[in-house]
Amino acid sequence: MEGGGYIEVATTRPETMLGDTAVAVHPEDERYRELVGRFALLPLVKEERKSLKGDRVSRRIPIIADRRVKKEFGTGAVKVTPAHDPLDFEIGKEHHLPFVKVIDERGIINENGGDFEGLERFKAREEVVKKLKELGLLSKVEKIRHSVGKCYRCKSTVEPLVSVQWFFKVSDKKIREPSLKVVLEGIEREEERLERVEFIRGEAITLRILKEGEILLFEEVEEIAGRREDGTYYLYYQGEPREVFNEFYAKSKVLNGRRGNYEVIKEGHTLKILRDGEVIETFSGEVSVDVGGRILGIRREERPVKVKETSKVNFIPKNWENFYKPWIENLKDWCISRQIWWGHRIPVWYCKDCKKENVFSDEDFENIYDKLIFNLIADGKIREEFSVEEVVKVLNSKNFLKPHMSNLDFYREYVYRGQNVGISESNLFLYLNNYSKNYQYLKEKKKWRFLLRCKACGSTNLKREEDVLDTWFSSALWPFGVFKEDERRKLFPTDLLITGFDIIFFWVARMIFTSLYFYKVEPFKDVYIHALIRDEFGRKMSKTLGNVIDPLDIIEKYGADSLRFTLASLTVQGRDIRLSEKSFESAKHFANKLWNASRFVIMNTPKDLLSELPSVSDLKTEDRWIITLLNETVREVNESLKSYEFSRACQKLYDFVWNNFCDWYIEMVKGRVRERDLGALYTLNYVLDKVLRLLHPFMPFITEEIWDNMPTKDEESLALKEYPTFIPQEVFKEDKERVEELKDFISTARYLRSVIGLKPSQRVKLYYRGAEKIVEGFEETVKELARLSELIPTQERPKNTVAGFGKSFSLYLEVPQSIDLKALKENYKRRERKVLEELRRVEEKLSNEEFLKKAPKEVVEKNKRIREELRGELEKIRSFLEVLDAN
RNA sequence: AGGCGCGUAGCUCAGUUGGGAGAGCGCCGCCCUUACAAGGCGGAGGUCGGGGGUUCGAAUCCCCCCGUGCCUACCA
Repeated sequence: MEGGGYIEVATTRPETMLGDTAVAVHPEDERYRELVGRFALLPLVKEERKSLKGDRVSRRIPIIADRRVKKEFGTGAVKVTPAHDPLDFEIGKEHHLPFVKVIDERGIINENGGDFEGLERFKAREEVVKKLKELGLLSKVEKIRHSVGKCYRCKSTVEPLVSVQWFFKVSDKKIREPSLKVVLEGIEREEERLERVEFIRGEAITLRILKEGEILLFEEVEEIAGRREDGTYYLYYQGEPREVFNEFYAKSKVLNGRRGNYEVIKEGHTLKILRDGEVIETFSGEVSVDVGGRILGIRREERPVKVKETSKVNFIPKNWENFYKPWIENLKDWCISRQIWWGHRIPVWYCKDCKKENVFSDEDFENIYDKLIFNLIADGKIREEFSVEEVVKVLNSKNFLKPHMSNLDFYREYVYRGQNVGISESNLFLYLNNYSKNYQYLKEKKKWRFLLRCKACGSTNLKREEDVLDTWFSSALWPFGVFKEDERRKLFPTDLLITGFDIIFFWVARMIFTSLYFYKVEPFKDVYIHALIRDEFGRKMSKTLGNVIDPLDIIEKYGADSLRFTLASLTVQGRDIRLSEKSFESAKHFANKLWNASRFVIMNTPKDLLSELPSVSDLKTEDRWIITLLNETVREVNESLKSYEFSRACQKLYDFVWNNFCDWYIEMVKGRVRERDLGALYTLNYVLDKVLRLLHPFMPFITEEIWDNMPTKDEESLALKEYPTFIPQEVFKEDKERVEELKDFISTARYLRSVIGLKPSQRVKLYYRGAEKIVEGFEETVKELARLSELIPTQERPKNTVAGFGKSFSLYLEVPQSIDLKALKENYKRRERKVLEELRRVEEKLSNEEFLKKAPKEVVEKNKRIREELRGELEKIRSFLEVLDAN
């Protein structure tokens, strides 16, 4: 200490003491309170060191107080090296300490290190300790464990040191606030747009409005329909409304008898009726407008519309907002300098004479040639010294962003729109030679040099900044580089960005704030954060660990479709995927199942099926059942995809194809197929066709291959076919219920077979009671699927039979010879126990006054129904057990 | 240390406004029934991590604990 005494500090990096410019203590630390404001004399260093700014720095350094110092750590006093430690850097800035750099970029002590100059940093550490010991200034050496930043490539310890870098000032409110708002609540904006409307006159235009499955209106008209850019349709009626409006007349008092120009606009599920441009009626339901037949004419109109839109970025899953939010809230200025050899160079030139930093852009030049050449240099496409041939060659070569055009075309189209940019060797040569003072010809090299002039002193003695831009900064510039203004208006904001969570900071956030700042719109509406794929033990896949699954190996073993389907079905929002090779097995089996089912359909379908298509009336109950289930699957898959629930979509498709289409429908119609029943063949093809379309995004190859063999296919690829959507007319509730009952009946019969140990080849008689309606018309199907010799209605249990029960029926299966019924008895006892348990729970519920009072009516009713079912079942089981016991 | 998740059948996981516990694989029994043995039919298996609370009612909502994973910060 100045004036005698010592202050003791602890450090893990003794060599940095050469750059210390203060000692810090906690403001409330009693031990050091007296010392704050006094000065210490730093040992080992020269009397004068040099700060970054070039000032002289004495070895007389202040004792300062700072809250960031922890009293209980070390000695409670910490040496401050602002130039070589991140926290010290912060403290140094706050207390206006000088920054003394003692280690250079090569890791060697510089001239500030005095006697230690020229030593490598680790060697210097040893030497410093040795010297301190010699001087008696070393109190003690302790082992301490702490983490140190390492280079991810060469593993050498990272040296923290200050240097001059370029920053992008994003800590500003103008950037931070909108970036938060756009994600958390959305930002209102108003836009004026020219809406282009097409009016189409067609031969046959069908207008259909359905509400809850009921047809409100179905008309075929010959009128003018219109289609907007966004794909919504218009019907347009000029003058007096025609017959087609009779329906509306009845429903709408407003419309009644009024003349005017009527328009019908379909927007999703709503249909608007406009008179003279004003909405007078809105219908909602499944609306479809189809232009069929020949189009007789198209007229186009443009009308200005003011559109109020909300800029909103949705993270999917939503939780990631919480990841984004704190980062934006603590946004620090973004260091965009990178000291690497590739990347966009920073467009800054330093004047060697007056030291000014010059930022140039092509706007600094008036002539188009100057602008072009400047851009080529700034982009690194040509060097600062260049030949005319090089320029022309570059301008004529393919553009990176738009490979179908040359660089010159790109400049013409995207950068200097409307300007006549013609360039050739001769006119460029003429220009450089005669018309500009901005170029210097270097005779011996036969090259030109563009003379950039310092904006302060006019000197041409400039040196370009060596640093390049952070790649993420370049990425953030993407929307500003690839769109022409009219393209941008159409394509921006984009719908969806898919990326990993670790990219939220790197790119997502940065694209959001640059877009909001420069374009006032969000860059994308949805950000889907995909799952990370881990190994079967939950570890990240890494090459060093050797737990990486190579997709190419998987494709080799299981097929590309299995890989794709598996990944999709394991993708549950917000959850990482644990992937082991086993996972692919099931998808492979599914693909195989689909293949075989398709084989069955295709080999049984006559080539000319299309020419004799049946009408809906030719379809049977089971056809309408499977079509209903298909339709429900279509709805669920669409909903799932819309909300990015890929796993659910896969599950629904898997279940439908395997458990309903293959295991039940195909089995049911095999008899009809043998007889070339058109309804069955049609349904098989209809369902398979839809299934292929539905599955195509998940299993593109196999579906395309099967599609190619379908009789219904045409020249177009399956990939281009319309994706199925829910069709409300194709819901057949009664047929669905009937077949579900039938399935229950057959399953019960099968269960009885299995329980008495019948082999599939053994056909026996089945008696039934209370199932006349279920069986009616399905006798052959039941006999086939339950492997029966006869199917006989009865009122009582015949001898030598075992009984089974459904919700509304009893079955009695013939027992061919003396079979041990022990297993059966055990099964029924187990079922009795289960039913009793369930019954107990339901009865408990139903005897609870509060439940009856407060629960919704449907729930109470449902529980009553369940109770009745269970009671019935219990009764049947018990009576059957009695019979068995008697035997 | 703080934040965010996750603990459901032997294993991997679904379960979307709280209302009779599900899938795949594995396991057990029977079967080559002409789309498919990479298959068919049937079956077993779960106090939904533990405790408390809200509610007529909790796998589901709230609190605490245990286990586990990730992210961020700190480490003189």
